[in-house]
Amino acid sequence: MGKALIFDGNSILNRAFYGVRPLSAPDGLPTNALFGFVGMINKAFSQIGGSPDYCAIAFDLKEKTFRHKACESYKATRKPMPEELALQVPFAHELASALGLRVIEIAGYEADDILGTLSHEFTKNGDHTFIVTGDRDSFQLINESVTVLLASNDDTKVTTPAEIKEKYGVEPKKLIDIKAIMGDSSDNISGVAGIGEKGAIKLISEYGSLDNVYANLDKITGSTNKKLTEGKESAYTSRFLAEIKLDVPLGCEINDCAYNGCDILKLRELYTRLGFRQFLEKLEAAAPQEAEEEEFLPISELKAIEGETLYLHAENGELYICNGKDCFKCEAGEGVAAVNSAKRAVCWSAKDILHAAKGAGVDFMPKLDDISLMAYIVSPADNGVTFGKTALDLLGVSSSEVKVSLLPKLYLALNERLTESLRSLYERIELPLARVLCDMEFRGFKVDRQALDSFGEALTQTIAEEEEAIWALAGERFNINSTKQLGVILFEKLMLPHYRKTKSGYSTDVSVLEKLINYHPIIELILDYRKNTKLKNTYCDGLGKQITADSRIHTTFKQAQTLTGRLSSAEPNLQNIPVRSEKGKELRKFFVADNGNILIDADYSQIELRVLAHVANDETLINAFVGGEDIHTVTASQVFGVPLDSVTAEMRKRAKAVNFGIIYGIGDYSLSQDLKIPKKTAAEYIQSYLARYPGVRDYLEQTKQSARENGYVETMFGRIRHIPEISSKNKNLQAFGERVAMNTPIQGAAADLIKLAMIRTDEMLRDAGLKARLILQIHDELIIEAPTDEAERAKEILRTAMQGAAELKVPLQVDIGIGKSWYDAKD
DNA sequence: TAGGTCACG
DNA sequence: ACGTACGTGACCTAG
Repeated sequence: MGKALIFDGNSILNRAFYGVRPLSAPDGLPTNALFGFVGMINKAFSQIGGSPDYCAIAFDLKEKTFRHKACESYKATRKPMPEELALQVPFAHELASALGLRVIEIAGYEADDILGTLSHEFTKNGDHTFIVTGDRDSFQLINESVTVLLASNDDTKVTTPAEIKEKYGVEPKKLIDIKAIMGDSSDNISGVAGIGEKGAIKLISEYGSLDNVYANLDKITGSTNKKLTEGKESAYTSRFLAEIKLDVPLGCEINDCAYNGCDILKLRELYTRLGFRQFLEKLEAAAPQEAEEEEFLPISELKAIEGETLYLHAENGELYICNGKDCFKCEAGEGVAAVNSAKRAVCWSAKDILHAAKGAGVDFMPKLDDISLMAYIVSPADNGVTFGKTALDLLGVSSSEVKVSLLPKLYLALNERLTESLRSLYERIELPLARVLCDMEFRGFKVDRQALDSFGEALTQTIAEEEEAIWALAGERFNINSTKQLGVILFEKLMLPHYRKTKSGYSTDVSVLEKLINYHPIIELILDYRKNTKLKNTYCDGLGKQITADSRIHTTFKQAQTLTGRLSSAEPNLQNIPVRSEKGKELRKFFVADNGNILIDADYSQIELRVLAHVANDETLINAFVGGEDIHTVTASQVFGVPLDSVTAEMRKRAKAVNFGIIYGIGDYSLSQDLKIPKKTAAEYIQSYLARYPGVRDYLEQTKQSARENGYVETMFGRIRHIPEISSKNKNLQAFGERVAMNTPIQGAAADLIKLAMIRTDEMLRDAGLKARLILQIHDELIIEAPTDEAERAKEILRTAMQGAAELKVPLQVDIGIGKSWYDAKD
């Protein structure tokens, strides 16, 4: 036995309108009826105990009904709907639909008749019906399997057959006959003149029905007899008007009213539009519904339909297919025929599907759409876009794993959210990039395992010696890797000054240890020990574990991970291979080209400052780049007010730090720490910079302002990042939001540029018929592995693609090197 | 699992 | 008064 929950839309809307104090949306639209309306619906959902199986809401149409046609005076005295209420009606339809209710309106019938018919159908189907309404007219529908919830603003009263019997002394059905006699002034149903509710109840409880009252008229004496005799025609007309229909042509099956949960996306939009903050909060806090278990049919039952949209997911060598209705499961190679007859294949991750196809040695022909990338473009998430977060966010469904059955709804929701500009970003950058990344991951980067291992053995030796030396100086053996134990040794046993504390104790990071270097010889050893253990653990051992049978490392590029639009690399991370220290840089000698091949390494020079020059349209900065000047020297000359040829090495170094600071959203404290200069001096540098680069100054101000107004920032390519922090009451968070607002359009545009370059490079290499391919991206750097005889052509393609990624107001400079190893290829 | 640390752009 | 630059991922310890 299922549960059906059905509403009289006009009735509860009306009840809400007169019961809820005036409210309005941000744009002034009155919303009090809608507020009460949603409240009543929510209340009813919680009141029936558990989710309903069916849900519907009936509305009256303006047109006249069969009752008006039968009786001219019916509802003739009713006043027209107030303007403020009429304005809210369209939203009530939208809200109801977003809440998961089937909206039903039928010309010529009233909502009550629809509810009557529905409840009749549900009863026949063996379900229990709950009718939610604001008036008592539908009490006549009550029986063992139909309950009326009388909605008011503070309560919803459940009415059962027993209660009707107690109150009126008759079965609910007999209320029709009672109303026939007593009439209903609000609907202008006349009844029998002179007999009111009490008299009518008495007559019907005594004689059982209107027919029986008139059959036994001779037993009724006095004035009542006279009134009944005179009012007979009116009584029967009233009975006709009062009786709710149970056989309205609904135009839909009860299965069309199956409840499938609410549309979180639409609800959020509507609540925001209407200013329903309470409901919004509830919506976000609502316990998510658990995703249903999927049932899979064998692939043989999938009927291929030419040109349809299919939904795919590949995991652990299996392919899951959904045609919008049913789900199918097969080996990755099997479903290809069905998929290839489709016009479009929608998946969570196109890169995963392409990998699965490569693994099975097949090609998927249809256009692939990638929901994770659509979600990423719509709103990059902290710690990456995941299926779980997206399903929860858009559908209110909790599911930790990818479910192919949910893809159709997600696809629909995201298509609605992709504006023209976001769609262009998706189609021109992210989607084509997925194929390029798949190929890069598949190809991998060759690593000389033997050389890596022997480097590691040397480190092990050094580490062991340093460990002994540190313990000797400390006077005891302890775990040097434990910041807690190290803190005790340094700051309690050796009594060295502690500069900073962390949440859990003393800070022992490199900036603190460097300050202590002259206090005790143990410090230098610890610093070196840390460097060496880092190299050994993370790189020698960590990378070693990731070398596959082909002697290569296949990283995974995460394309929907960062908040700025950058890629990230994981398992292993090949975007943080050491380069800054000579010893660490040695590791790059083990990243090599395959036999007969060579590596081509190209990196953008000052890509972020060039982007800044472009978007800020700063004359001085643009001229510096156009003139091919050394940008840090120019900045030094500007900030310190000296001619270019008088800039010292120290001045250039400081100017470089200022340039970085500008990109990151500068603060005087951090700059002072970085340069080890007084905070006041750092502040002067910043002041001086902003005065010399007014374009940059204005751009940074405008960007912050726009972020405050819109709640997000965007790159020159239309990529957006939401920044809720900027309107926080917490000053620190707000300041963080401002820095993010300044940095993201720059870092993000640089990310967009190199993505464009990657797509173009891949395309040009293929068009040229070369075997050379991209194998790695490190934010502003691209690496190609090419057969030696293709090196020169591949190099020119790479340069052309990178420099031509976009037309900016400044040239894009690219530095390129070639070599047998990564170490050699990077000049 | 969180925090600290450190490798990269 | 208080924390302190943007974006990542991996490894270690400690609870």
